[in-house]
Amino acid sequence: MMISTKGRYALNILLDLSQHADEGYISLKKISQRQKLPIKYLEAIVSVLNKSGMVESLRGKEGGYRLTKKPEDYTIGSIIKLAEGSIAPVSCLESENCAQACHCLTLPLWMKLEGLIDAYLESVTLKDLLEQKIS
Amino acid sequence: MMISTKGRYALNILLDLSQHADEGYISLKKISQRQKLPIKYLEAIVSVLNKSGMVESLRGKEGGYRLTKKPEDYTIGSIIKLAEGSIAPVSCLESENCAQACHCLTLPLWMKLEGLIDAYLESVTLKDLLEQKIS
DNA sequence: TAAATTCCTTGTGATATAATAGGAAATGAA
DNA sequence: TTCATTTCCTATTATATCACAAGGAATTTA
Ligand code: FES
Ligand code: FES
Repeated sequence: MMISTKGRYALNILLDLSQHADEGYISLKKISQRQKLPIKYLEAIVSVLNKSGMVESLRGKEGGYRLTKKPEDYTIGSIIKLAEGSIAPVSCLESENCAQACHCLTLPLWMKLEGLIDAYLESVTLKDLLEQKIS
Repeated sequence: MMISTKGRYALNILLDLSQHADEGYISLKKISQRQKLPIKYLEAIVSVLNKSGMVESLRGKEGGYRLTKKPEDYTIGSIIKLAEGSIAPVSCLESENCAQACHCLTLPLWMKLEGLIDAYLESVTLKDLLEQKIS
């Protein structure tokens, strides 16, 4: 599995924030209820989104999160890469731990595969998902 | 990570068998030494390849494994799917455990992504890797 | 008969996933 | 000012998967 719940829930959070962008700050409690996802887990995930500047937060009563950009300015690729850490389909492509990388018959395959995945996920935005414009 | 060592080692085994196809049955010991991979782990992986008919085996002295088809008749997709169980980039696409699948904004995205990955991996064969014909 | 090999079941440590627990700090509303 | 709400932060836990290793039975050729 390349994309775990971290990436999927991150997308769910940002989609929910997009759909309620006119309501000011949205609390995780509401997102948790609407998306039926565990709030404590969402906390950890939204923390990464917040630190990277994808969302901004307000503490306290009536607090919550909101988008910092327009939905069309978030690529799915940037979201998944942030939440998951990487979209590499094999470990050879991330932590440079594969010793025989210099003379490996399969490395070009993995590189092209990752390029393919990256190009597609970078070509789709939150807005596309909201408008269901997938093929 | 979509493709673990299971899939990568399965590829390594079949590539090694391809490169030594003229030497009759090849033992895991030799493959293990050449590819520098743990033999006991290879045993488990080759067992799946054997049961599916991708390779055939001979027990006893001078025994080992050999390909049942020509390298150009093995797609990378078929190998990875067999060794890994699936190439689905998200769990929603395999065990039908995602309750909100019927009204999910992201499901079409995952389906198209899997289609993309599958199409590419099915378009490449062992022969292509041996001849380094990747882009 | 002996050495080599596949084949089969079982176990195991490490790591990643998917959370949960508990509370400190901040904020707006009453 | 007080209080309910919410983010924020640091653990802890439970489960599953990964990546093997162990031991031995069955098979085959030299
Ligand atoms: S570089 Fe990792 S298997 Fe080739
Ligand atoms: S179907 Fe699984 S997240 Fe949408």
